[in-house]
Order: sequence, then C-alpha cells, then structure tokens
Amino acid sequence: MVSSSALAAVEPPPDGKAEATRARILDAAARALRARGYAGARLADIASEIGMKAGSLYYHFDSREALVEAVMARGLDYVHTTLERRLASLPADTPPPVRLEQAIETHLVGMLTQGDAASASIKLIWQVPPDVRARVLAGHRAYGALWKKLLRDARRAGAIRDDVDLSVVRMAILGALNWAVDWYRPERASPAAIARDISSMVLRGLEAE
Amino acid sequence: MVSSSALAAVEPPPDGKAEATRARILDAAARALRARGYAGARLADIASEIGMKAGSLYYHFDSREALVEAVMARGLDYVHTTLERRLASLPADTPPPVRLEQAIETHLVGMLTQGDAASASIKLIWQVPPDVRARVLAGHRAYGALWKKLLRDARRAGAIRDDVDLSVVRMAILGALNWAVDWYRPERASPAAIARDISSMVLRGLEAE
DNA sequence: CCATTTTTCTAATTGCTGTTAGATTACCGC
DNA sequence: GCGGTAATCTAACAGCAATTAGAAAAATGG
Repeated sequence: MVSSSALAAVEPPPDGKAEATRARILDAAARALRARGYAGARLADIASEIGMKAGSLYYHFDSREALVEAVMARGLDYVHTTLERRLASLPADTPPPVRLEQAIETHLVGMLTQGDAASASIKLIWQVPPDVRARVLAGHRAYGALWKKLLRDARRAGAIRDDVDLSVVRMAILGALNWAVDWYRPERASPAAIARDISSMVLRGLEAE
Repeated sequence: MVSSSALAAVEPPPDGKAEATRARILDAAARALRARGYAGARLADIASEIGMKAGSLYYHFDSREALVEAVMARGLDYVHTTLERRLASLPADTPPPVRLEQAIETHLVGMLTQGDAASASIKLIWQVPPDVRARVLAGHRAYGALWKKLLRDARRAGAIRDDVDLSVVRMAILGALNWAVDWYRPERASPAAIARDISSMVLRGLEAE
C-alpha cells in the first residue's frame, strides 16, 4: 500500500538530512530577495552565504525560479497558517474586535520574525515571472479572504462604522503592518508595543460614535 | 554677469527640446522600475517603450545607475515639494489635525498620480547600490522630518493621545498610504475617497478620550 | 541650401550569471 | 573497512545586458 497523496510523495520520507540544508537555502534566498529584489538575488550570493557553490543548489531545486517560488510560498504560508491557528485557539465567543486585534498582532509578529520570506512574498509579487506570480497570488487571495471575514464580522458586530470602505481599511491595515519590516529596529520598540499602538489606533478609529 | 547657482548650471538653459525626451525616459524608467525592480529594469525595455534604442539613452544619462537615481530623486522630490506647497497654502491658523489630514490626502494623491517614480524611490531603496541609496535616503529623511513635525504639532495641540509612539504612528500612516499604489484601481474608489477613509480612521484613532 | 550641432542608431565588446554534465567527496548501513 | 548512495564541487557553456565608439540622420541657424 502506498501511503499518501501525490503531494506528500514529492517530499520523500521527511528525511531531516537534506531537508535541513534545503531550509537553510530557503532562508538565505529569502534574505537575498529582500535585500536585492527578484532579479538582483544571485544564486552565487545565496549559495556562498551558507558555504556552498551556486551549482550545488540544483541538487535541491530545479531552477532559480523554483527556488524563488518556494521562498514566497513558504513565507506566505507561514503567516497564513499562524494566523489561522491563532484565531482557532481563541474562545468561540471572542468578540470580533478582539479577534481583529489578535490578527493585527499575529500578522505583525509573523512579519517581523519570518519577515524575509513573508515580505518577499508580498513585495516582490510584481517583479516575479507571470506563472510564479499567478500561483503565489492565489495564496494571497486566500489570506486576504481571512481578513475580509474578520472585518465583515467586526462590522456586523457594530465595531466598524458604516461610512468606511472595508477594502480600503483592510489594505490600509496590511500596508501599515507590512511596511514595518522595513523600519523595525528591535532596540526601538518591541513588536508587541508596535502592534498595540497600531491596533488601538485602528480599532478606535473605526468605532462608531 | 553669470546669472545663477552651480546647481542651475547642471541643467543648461532649460532647453525644452532634449529636456522633453529626458522626461519621457524618466517616465519609462519609472514604470520599468516599479514593474521589475532595480535589477530587473533593463535599458532595452526602457528605451523601446519610447521608441528608442538602449544605446541612445547614454546621450541623456551617464549610466544606468545615474538614470535610476534621477528617477528616484525626482519621485521623492515631487511628493515632498507638493506637500510643502500644500501646507504653505493653508491659513496660518489651520489647526494641526487638519494639517495632518491635508498631508495624508496630498501624499496619497501624489503617490497615485506620480506613483511610479515616487514608489520606486521608496520601495527600491534597499535594492539600489549603496552610494545611490545614501543620497536618496538623505531626501527621505528630509521628507520624514516634515511628517515628524506635523505629528508633534498635532500632539502638542492635544489631538494625539500620549500613549502612542509617534514614530510608529508616522510609519504606520506612510505604510498604509504607500502601499495603496499596489492595490489602487481607479474604478473602485477615488483617491479622495480613500484618503478620507484613512485619515478619518487615523485621526479618530489617535484622539484622546 | 549649406555647415554645424544635436540626437539617435549600429555593431561590436565585455562581463556576468543561470544552467549542466561529469568528477569528487561525504555519509551510512552492513 | 566497503559498497553504494547522497551531496557537493569543478569547469565549462550559453545567453543576455550594460557600455562604448563611430556612423548616420535630424534639427538648427544663417
């Protein structure tokens, strides 16, 4: 009996051996992508950062493009599943505004910790070749749907006044959070403190009179 | 009598002839930079978009790097001077929160109209070679100082409560506005409407009780 | 129209970077 | 230790893109 799905077959028995270097490659690639952009992230740089040669990367990835896509998918997936778990862990009767507050903090913390891959997924989406973009965008939409629901629920609960466009609100929040990766400095303010300021500003700002 | 400053000497008599194509090149370059990133914006693409050959660009710019820097400087300068003029045009007794509101709208509209160059200046700052980055960052700081003052004044006027970090607020606002370039679609909401939603959210969100 | 200057093109040159095939080394069970 | 597999390296190839020098073409002024 073959055990599992076609997808699972792609990653053989979760070795742990080669899988570890695969992860290191993804990390290095994420850093390079964030620093230099899509076209600027060179395989030689990525490899040398972890003591390898460019050619060796091809043992782990089919092409540069595949590597980049893996980074982006991973970064987005991390943020997405983290938020889903967080929301699922809240008591069922948690009021929508609190859920929203939690989402803001979770997204921000995810960004600031897994920031390289996550922000690559977001900021480089337009620089990437069309086929990669299409697949990554599908993930973006799924994640965006999560936020849409959060905001709709909050409005239904009366926590968001009726004269603001929820799409605008959603994009404004995510824009503010996503950009934090670029200016965040641990010594100035903690992620929790930043999240507190932003979510208090947003939540009060959206309240009805 | 020589008329003007050393700076003015760099741009000869404002011809209008070659200066026009120079502007077209800058526009095309801005579009390419926004779409493909720093390393991805190829001279051949930029040139062909305005019916030229790559080599011809060197008549107007010393190097690819110089062209990119010109785009970034121009985009930032546009937003900066536009905001300065707007603020200067307000009555002297305009209350600080209103000034802030005007700033939000001005920045957003500037971004959405001159978005290619302006957002290149902001989003590609980390992808660009160090010497270019240093010069462009100087401009960023000057523009940031404008916003710092706006927020400080608003707080002094009692429009911003004391328990939020003004740096965080500033970055959150600019992040929300800057990201709009990526999701704005004219058919969905006007720049003015977007600005209204964001500034009302921010201003109410920052009010003291 | 002619001479001069401005602007653009053509056709190399150069260097860099993704990719690959085959050799080499590290690892692992026996 | 030994055989075999896994992982990495070496040394090329191929294509692309910035840059340049000099030839053409356009514009300009007289």
